[in-house]
Amino acid sequence: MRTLDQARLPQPDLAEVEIGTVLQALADPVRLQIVRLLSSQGAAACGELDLPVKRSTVSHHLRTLRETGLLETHLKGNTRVSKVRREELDRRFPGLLASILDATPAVPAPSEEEPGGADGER
Amino acid sequence: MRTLDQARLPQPDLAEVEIGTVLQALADPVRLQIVRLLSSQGAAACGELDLPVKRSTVSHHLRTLRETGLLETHLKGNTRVSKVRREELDRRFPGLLASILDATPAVPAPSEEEPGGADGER
DNA sequence: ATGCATGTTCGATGTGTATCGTAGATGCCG
DNA sequence: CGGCATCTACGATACACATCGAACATGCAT
Repeated sequence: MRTLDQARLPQPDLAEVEIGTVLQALADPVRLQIVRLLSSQGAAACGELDLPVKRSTVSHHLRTLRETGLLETHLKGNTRVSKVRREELDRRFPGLLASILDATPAVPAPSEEEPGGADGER
Repeated sequence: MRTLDQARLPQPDLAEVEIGTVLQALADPVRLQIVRLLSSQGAAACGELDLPVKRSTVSHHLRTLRETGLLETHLKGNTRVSKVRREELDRRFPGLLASILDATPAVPAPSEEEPGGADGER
């Protein structure tokens, strides 16, 4: 029976998760990047994530994200495959993930000098 | 001449604000509560906010929220009236504030005991 | 002017947590 | 059956920051 298709690590019911907890989880730059990567890649193992921190730190963040309810992780042989719980999250917090992932990067900063077309503007 | 209707404290252009910065600002429980209060009350002075921290701490959080771009504050006599930059925020991060403010509180937690109404017991 | 209220600023303190290195557990492959 | 890879667990460290109290600035009323 499918009780052990692939063991899934323990994760909270999203009904019990506060929005503040989610915001706190996503407030960390590395964790936000992880969610971005997994959202575009669909799923990935810990080692496949290209991040500016050491492996043990990535593992720590993956655990945090899972315990917060943002990720689900199954065991596959010796690797843990994680992915975003997108559908459940969309039900619990409609529009939240979309608005965050769709956010455009900030524009540099106007540099408080003369705004006159020093740049390529024409 | 409305050049000085009421002096407005310096605030960033939202175009320069990263989503990560906003998430970090909203990750603090007190700041999230402030945004909630201001969103429902429309605007309020520092002292009018009912919060579980001291006045100087509230002031600190209001400054953080303003410098992050979430609030605008104008001077009115001796008081500072703050409010959420709702329209600008909705343009910069469509749906973000709505999804956060609309989030429902978490349900308690199933308490891994027998679910039968034993909780009323004494 | 004097006093009072409102807010901010500053320094100090404590706590939380992001990060790392190392060691250990587990599965795969030849 | 070794040996290697992947990943987690643990302890240590460092830094960020939430919080407070006290001192100061400012405006208003009497």
